[in-house]
Amino acid sequence: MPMQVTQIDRPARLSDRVSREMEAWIRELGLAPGAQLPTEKELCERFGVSRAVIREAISRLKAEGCVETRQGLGAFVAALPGEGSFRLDLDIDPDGTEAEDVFELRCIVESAAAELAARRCGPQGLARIAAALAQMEEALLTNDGGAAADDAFHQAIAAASGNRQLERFLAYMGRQFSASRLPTWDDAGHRSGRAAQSQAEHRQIFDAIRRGDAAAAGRASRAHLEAASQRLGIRPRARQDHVIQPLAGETWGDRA
Amino acid sequence: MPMQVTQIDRPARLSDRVSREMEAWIRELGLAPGAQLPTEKELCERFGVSRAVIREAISRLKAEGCVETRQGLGAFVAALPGEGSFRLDLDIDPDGTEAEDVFELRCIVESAAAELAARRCGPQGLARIAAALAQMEEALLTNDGGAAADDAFHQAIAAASGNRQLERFLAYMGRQFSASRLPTWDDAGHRSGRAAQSQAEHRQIFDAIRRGDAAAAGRASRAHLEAASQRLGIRPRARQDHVIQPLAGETWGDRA
DNA sequence: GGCACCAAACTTGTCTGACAAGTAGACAAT
DNA sequence: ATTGTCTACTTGTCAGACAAGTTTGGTGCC
Repeated sequence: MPMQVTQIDRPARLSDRVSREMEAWIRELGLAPGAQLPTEKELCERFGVSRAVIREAISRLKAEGCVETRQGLGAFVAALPGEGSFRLDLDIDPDGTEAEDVFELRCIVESAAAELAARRCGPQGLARIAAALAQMEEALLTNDGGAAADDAFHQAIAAASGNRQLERFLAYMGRQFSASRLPTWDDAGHRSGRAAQSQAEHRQIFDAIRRGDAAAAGRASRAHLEAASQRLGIRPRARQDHVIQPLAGETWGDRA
Repeated sequence: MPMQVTQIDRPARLSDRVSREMEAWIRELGLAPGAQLPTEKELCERFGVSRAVIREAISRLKAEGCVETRQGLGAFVAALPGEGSFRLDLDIDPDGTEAEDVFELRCIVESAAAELAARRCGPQGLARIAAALAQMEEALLTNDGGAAADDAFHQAIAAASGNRQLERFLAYMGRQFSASRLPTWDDAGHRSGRAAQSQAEHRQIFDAIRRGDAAAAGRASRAHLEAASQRLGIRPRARQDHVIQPLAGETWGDRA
């Protein structure tokens, strides 16, 4: 009796139970990535449910990223459960470097987006950026709001990069930073001039993109994000602490 | 030049496309958590597919955690799509630009990692990179293997950047590309010289990092990835199709 | 009028059978 | 030996049906 799975009780959702059973089954058998799963028909018989349920269970495993299917071939183990998606470690912060790492990663991707936008954006993309910029100008005049427009500005630049994956990644990171734009655009931010300073940086980014000057757009974007990080109290990481290393095989080549 | 880019150019599955459409639809309409989605029958008509496809798409959104269903009631928005994690769209490929987008994103982050590594890596980090490089040299001599060392090389550079988030993100992307390094290091790759050419690029990256020349390291990394993408048959995205746009408020300013 | 009850009309969950599309392997023809 | 085809098997998609849960409205009774 290696594993009596047959016949599962009915109360909860059948497909959920089956998908959990299958996941545990994959893990317990230690199926390596690439291993083939039984066919849907066999799984139907093994679990005593219809093919629709099996397909829904497999669909869930696919969404979790630990199973891949190919028409005409079968279903295969893709990766260990939980490895399929990327999640930034924002919560755990043992020595305080996580936030700086996240910010640095964002700075890299966002400045690249600005460069690409300068190279590739068309009139409608530029218009969207300009609209967000105008909203922030208005917020500056009325001393009220502007955080949403700030979001829209960065999103518009990401979209103008023409790279949907890049856009999605920045949208994801932007959500993690949603709270960090508030200190710029709340009452204190307006009064202290943080909003005005931020907007000046935005104008530089926009202007570089409009001119199609990719290098300038990247520089302006980097400057903006570094200034923003300072406004937030995040120290930027050290930029230069490298010393030229000896050539291979002299002192450190023995250690893998 | 092998045009089949294993794993990336699979035909789009209907259910995947529908789930993406639905996710975008939820986001664009700004449906708040708790809002009810159309019934499955309505979605069938709207997307012109069968209920099985709709159910599979909803199942994926359920697994992603942004939709909940209750029997007899309907489907509801649970949270904003993609709030908790990031996943690259490798499967869906309607117009063939997804693979290029993913590659471009990777190129951006990886070349930045090389620059940072050049600035910040210490002796032990450099040793790890050198070890992977040496393994590939050996693979080149024996005409056997090298894919694992290739992985290790890029991972070591990512680690040497000193940014753990960046390292994790590249590790995640590396998993998505695991199959794409095979054509370089298999028998055909060794014979055709792809392996040797790739290794020459690796040496340039390593040398720039050792010298602490960040700009050169970034250039070499970019060149390596672009060459790799060409070896894989992925055309790089256009680098320059921008025309300088008029100033705001003239011709296109009316459209948001 | 107000209240308990029930039936009808939704919804999603599950089942069944069928066909289309893609793949690998056998097999015959060249 | 190579090529083309054919077959068996896989997943993908479709259609229709019934079961199970929820809401809604009516119906009869008080």
